[in-house]
Formats: sequence, C-alpha cells, structure tokens
Amino acid sequence: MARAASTKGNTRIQRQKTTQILDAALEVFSTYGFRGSTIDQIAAQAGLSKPNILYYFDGKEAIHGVLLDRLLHTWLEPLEHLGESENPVDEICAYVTRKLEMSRDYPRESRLFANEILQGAPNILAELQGPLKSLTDEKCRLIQSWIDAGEIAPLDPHHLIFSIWSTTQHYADFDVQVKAVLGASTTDRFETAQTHLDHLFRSMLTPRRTDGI
Amino acid sequence: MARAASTKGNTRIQRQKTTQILDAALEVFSTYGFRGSTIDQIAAQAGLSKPNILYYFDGKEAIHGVLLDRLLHTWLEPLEHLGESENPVDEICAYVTRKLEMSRDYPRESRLFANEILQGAPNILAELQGPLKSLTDEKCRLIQSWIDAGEIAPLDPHHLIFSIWSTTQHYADFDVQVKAVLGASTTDRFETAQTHLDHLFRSMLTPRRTDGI
DNA sequence: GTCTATACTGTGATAGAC
DNA sequence: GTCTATCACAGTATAGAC
Repeated sequence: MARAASTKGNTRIQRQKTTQILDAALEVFSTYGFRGSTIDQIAAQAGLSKPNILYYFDGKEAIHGVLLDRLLHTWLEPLEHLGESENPVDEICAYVTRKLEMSRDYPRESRLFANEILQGAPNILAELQGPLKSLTDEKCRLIQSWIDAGEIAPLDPHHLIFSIWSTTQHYADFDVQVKAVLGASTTDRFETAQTHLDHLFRSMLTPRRTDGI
Repeated sequence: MARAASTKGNTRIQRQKTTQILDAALEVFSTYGFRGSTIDQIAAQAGLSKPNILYYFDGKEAIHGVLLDRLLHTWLEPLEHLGESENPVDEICAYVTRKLEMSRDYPRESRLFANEILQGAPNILAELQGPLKSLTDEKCRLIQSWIDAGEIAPLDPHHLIFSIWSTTQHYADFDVQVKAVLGASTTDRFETAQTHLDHLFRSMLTPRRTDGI
C-alpha cells in the first residue's frame, strides 16, 4: 500500500498547512468518495491553491492514504478498551455508547471508512485481515468467557460486534436518511438513539432464568 | 431529477440489451460508486461497445437514474407487507429475516443504495422525504399500536426500524469487513446472522412482566 | 442499429517565474 | 515556498460510415 505521506512537517507553518489540507480532504473524501473528489475541491475547501496541495502531498492518493492510516487507529481505540472494568453487560453497553458518540462527533471519519469498505476496501484490506481481525478475535474470546461464566446470555460474539458496529455507525453513514425519515425535530436523534440502543443490547445480553424464549 | 430512461424497449433485442446494460451497470456502480465507474467498464461488463451503450441510454447519469428508480421500489416492498398477519413479534422478526435475505440475494442493490445515501442522496432525497417517510411513519403507527396494546415491549418505533435496516444491510454493504473479521469458513455467515438477529430483536420485543431491566 | 474515429471537457500533475 | 501557466491523459459524448 502506497502510504507516501508528506515529508514536510518541520516548521510550524508546515504542520499547520498539512493539518489544514488533511481536514479539508477528510471533508471532501467523506462526502464524495475517493474518485468523486477532486484536488480542486480539496484546495478550495482548504483555502489553498492546487499546486500548493501537491507541494505538501505526493498526489491525491497519498492524502487519502494518510487519512485512512489515522482513521484505523481512531476506529479501533474504543474496542481496545472493552473489558477493563467489572460488569460485562455495562461494559458492552458502554462500548455501544462510545461508538454512538463517535458517530455523532466524527461522522466524516465514519463515512470515509464506509466508503472504503463499501467499495471493497482496496486500500485497507490487509489492515482488516490483520490488526482488526486480531483485536476482534481477542475481544470475542473475552465475550465468550463471560458467556461461559453465565454473566451474559449465550450469543455469537462476532455477530454481536457486527450488530454494535452497524447500529451505531448507521447514525453517521445514513444520517441523510435518518433525518429524512424522522422529519422535523431531529436535533435529539442521538439522545433517542442512545436510549434505544442501550435498551436493545441490554435486553439481549441480560441472562434469563428460563433460557427458552 | 433527470430520469431520462431509454426510450427503446419495443423489439425483443432492444429489451434484451437494455436489461443486459442495466445489469452490467448495477454491477459496476455498486462496486465503484457513480463517479468511480466509467462507461468503458459498463460496456466491458455488458460485452458491448461504448457507443452502443450510449445508443440505448442518454448518458451515464440516465443509467444510474433508472437503477435508482427500480431500486426504491424493490427496497420498500418488504416493509409494505409488515403487519399482514397476527403475531406482532413474529411479524417484525419475519421482516428482519426478509431484509437479511435481501442482503444475501441482492447485495449489489444494497450497495448501490448505500453509496447514494452515504454521499448525501443527491438523486433520491425527495423519495426519502416523500414515499419512504410516509411508509415508515405508517408502519411506526402500527408498531405503536402494538406497544399500546401491550403486545410488544415499549420502544421507539423509528429507531427500531433503523436498527433493523442497519443490522441486516451490514451483511451486504460491509461484506468485505465481515469476511475479513470472520476469517476462514464464512460460507455460513448468513445462517449465523439469521439466528443472531432473530434472537436480538426477539429479546427486545418480547414484553416482560417486570418492566425494569 | 451498430461500429470506427474523433472532438471536447475535466482532472491530475509538472515546469518555471517570483 | 507559493503562484501562473500548461501539459498529458482519461472519460463522456458525438459525427458519420456502413
């Protein structure tokens, strides 16, 4: 994977402009996808000239690559902290909450990731099969141990995680649809979603005496 | 919305080729997005020449428009049938199953839709705010009546629907990630998902005597 | 109706002045 | 280090032969 980042990060102004460009690129790439974005758009968004962008980065692909690199770190971080306290149900629900907060606070990152996966993950497939799979497998073993101890209801850990990812990221990736369907008064959609998702996963995770439903 | 479809559908061969082109375009658009796709790719996929494609459709956008039109009809159809039998919980779970089957059988349509929404729904925003919202609101009133009758647990109907859409479509839109994380033996992922999602929503929907969790 | 050849436009990237 | 001007190419679409 060509991940040729900007080699210019020495002076204060250089770091400032690099940040400025990456922020603009995140805005553009997350909205229009990689192919749908042009350097002109990024330049306009950043308030810089096109050649100036290309002075700081070795082309459009390089900017995209840097964004993806940073993204993966940010994205895996909440999952890494899963299981550091005691109560398993609360622990998983806290992870749900954290993921939903990320959809609210970093929707552009979520959409950048979604765009990449949707189109076959051409640039991060190796990371998915490597670091992401390792971390997920590790957390699935933890969840399985909670199941074996009877602390949460029996379920498939991998699919539980898929459900958490999909329901929370939906509020960032499909925000246009969410707002269209909710119509007026969408300002509290994240609060309502929080209550709903907490209820959803708590229902499923809480063990019951009568196992059969 | 420019929805200039092919006006050529009279002879047998014309209908055949139109279908052939639309199928090829669905394959390409769903994989690379609108901007990421070229007429060359569609032509190659369809086994036709580029000018031949443009003889049948008034440009790239027209093909995309026809696909989106057909998609919306297909996509809303399962939701329209929600509530035609008796048991509310089974009814909603059947809808979940139907949606999951669609992710399995029509992943390209799902990704085409996801691509469009993700990038702000430039071509179907009106349909989301109109037909989709109307239908969703109607079904939410139905769900609310089930809640009022105590037949399912109290919850937010809109967010329940969001959860159903996101969890089921995840298996089409994020299939690359699902397969990467599951690693080997991913052939039964839809069966496992089916069991998991049925359990997930059934847990949430089934009313309890003791209301507090 | 379908093809070959080609015009036109948008976009990524570079050269060279300042 | 940053800009203006420009190149080179890919991609949409059309003209005209057959």
